[in-house]
Amino acid sequence: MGTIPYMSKQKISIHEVARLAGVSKSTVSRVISDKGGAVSPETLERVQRAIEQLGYRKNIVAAGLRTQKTYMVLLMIPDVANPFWSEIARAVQDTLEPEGYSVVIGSTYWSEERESRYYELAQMARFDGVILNSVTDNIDRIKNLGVPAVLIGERTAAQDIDTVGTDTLQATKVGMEYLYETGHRRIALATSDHGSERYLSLRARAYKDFLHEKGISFDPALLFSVNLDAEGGKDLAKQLLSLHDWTARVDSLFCGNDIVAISAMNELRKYGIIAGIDLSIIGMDDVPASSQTYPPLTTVRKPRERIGVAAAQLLLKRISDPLGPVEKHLFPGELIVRDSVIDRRKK
Amino acid sequence: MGTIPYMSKQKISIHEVARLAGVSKSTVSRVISDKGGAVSPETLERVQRAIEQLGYRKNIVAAGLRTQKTYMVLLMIPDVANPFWSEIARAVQDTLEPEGYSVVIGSTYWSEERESRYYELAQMARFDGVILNSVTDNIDRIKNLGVPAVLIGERTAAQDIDTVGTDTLQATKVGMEYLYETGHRRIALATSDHGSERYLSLRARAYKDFLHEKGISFDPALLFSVNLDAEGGKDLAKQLLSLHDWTARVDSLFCGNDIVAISAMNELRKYGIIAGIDLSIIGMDDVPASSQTYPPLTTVRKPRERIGVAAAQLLLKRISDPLGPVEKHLFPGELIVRDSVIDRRKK
DNA sequence: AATATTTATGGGAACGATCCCATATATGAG
DNA sequence: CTCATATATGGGATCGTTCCCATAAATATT
Repeated sequence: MGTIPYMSKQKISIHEVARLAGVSKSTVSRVISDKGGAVSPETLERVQRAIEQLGYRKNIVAAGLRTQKTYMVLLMIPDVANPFWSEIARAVQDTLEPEGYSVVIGSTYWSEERESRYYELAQMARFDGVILNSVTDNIDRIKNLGVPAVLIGERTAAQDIDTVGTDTLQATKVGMEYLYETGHRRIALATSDHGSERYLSLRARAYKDFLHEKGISFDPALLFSVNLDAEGGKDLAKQLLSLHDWTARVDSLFCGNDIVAISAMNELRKYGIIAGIDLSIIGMDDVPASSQTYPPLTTVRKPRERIGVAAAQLLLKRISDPLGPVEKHLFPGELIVRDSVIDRRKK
Repeated sequence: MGTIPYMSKQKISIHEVARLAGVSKSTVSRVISDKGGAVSPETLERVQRAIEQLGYRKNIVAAGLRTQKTYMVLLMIPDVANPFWSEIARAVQDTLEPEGYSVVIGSTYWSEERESRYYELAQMARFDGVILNSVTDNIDRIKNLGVPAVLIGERTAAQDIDTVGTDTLQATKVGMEYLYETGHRRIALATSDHGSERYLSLRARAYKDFLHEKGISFDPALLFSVNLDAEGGKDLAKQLLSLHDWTARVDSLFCGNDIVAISAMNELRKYGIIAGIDLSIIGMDDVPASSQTYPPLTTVRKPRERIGVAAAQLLLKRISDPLGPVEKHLFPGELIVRDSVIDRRKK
């Protein structure tokens, strides 16, 4: 194979430019720094030509040392490879980059220890800001970072930190409402009461509230607790099938997320129960796979892009005004109608 | 809402630590810098206590100014929210972070202009290295970055740049081999001859080679050209159905990627043709959805993790030895057997 | 015991920009 | 024509580290 993979560029600084243009480095600085100062047209011209000629690039790391700005933002999320988070990452990047920021993404994999390492990094690398989804609710730690921070989630504990997230109560209600409208009255809910996903209890709450509102009596047997993964879906199918007289007791299944819904759908088919025909199933999230399943899954889409954009904008705001009032934004879920829910009104 | 979102930390530098410990900043530097120098045990102890007491964190940006290391790596990919790339991103991050590097991810969205902006950034932000998938084949530009670079892809033009990628020829062959083994002889191929996806022609080549090798005559009508997206899948289904006497002419369908395969599968079902029963379908990529379709899709998985890890390791190597020999790594695809291919030997 | 070597420490110059202040020139007011 | 003001430019300190060199003290060598 070849050699000398790339030329190790000799660095050219403001000094070389100044020398070539026959001015002082201060003048060059005035030209390249956006704030700028008074520079005569001829000098400007000369400096720009020198920059051009030498192929000079400003070293923003060095500049940042003086100005205390790094133009780097840390995005700390559970997993970049998880579509929910990668879409948020994309939205964050897309709104921050035009403002001149670069985004470092850190995946915590829901590990407290990894999260801790990123906090450490945030302090050493001196980011201009941090956008994060914290596993732990270590609000003090975030506040002590000494760096503007925006939380993604629905933390109620974090009173004095900017937050954006999904309005889970509303999103659940949207799904319930749709099932109700299409004629379902015996709605089962599959959710998790797992520790770290504490906010899911919000779903159960919204569920009960809705039933109450519609005058439907709450049947505790229809509240299934499963892990929110593919295994959980199979588990859910089994739990459902083993429920005494289930065909009479449930006409629809509201799943905590799409993964569970899809997996349950596939498992139930093995027993001849087809979603959208024999039983209605609705998911939550709208993962990319949901439009590709058979039948395509009706679900409530979480506003990923909006969350990402809002988080980024909020951070920008916070950076420019560190002492402004704290903001909290919750965005509604959006119903995506596909084919896994039966329209029982038709008859 | 509240106010004072976070305390704006007063910065403590090496100086404050030095003062408290009663030593010079040089000594403190010896303690905190990994290279270190000779420091007596008592002094070390005193300095460490001072660091602890003041909650001092080293500013790696400032340190980098002197050492010419930023511990930042740029990962330039088409789209973070695309599962193929986000998994590579994860692998890259997971191998680079333990070495102390942070990864900035840039999405080019296959746009030359955005790609160009990142090159610009790479020069200003002074990354220690760049891992990229280039839309353009602007090899000179990459070499002129003056920064170690590793390419992800199968560029043959880039002779003197480190490269890692999938062995498309082999991956295609693996899929063909499996279809052949399970008794298929009339294999159709759906691929794209689209410009930017030039490498796909490799698939057609591997396909023809394989047929030739097995003594099967090549039927040009069985080589379908479609876009590699969901629309392309529908298109493919239609093309297939309109092919004269197709049931006799094709027993299996090798799709250019999973999206096409899944979409074709769903479309064909509308006409009563079930994958895995009436027709064999095999995909390429193994996107997350593939395990959740009905039937689950048999496919050839591209070695995403291996690519990411290898790219990162190669970059590390290149950073520590800028003038070492150029390396090229192509990783094989892996057959993922699920249920969309019929075993025709059983009869 | 005198000299050579190692070990521990401090002082100051980098790194590459920005920014404050001083100075020189150009322009305007009276 | 003088004085005040605005405009253009340069010099040096600064941001927070590392690194080189000088010096002092401790230890080893002969």
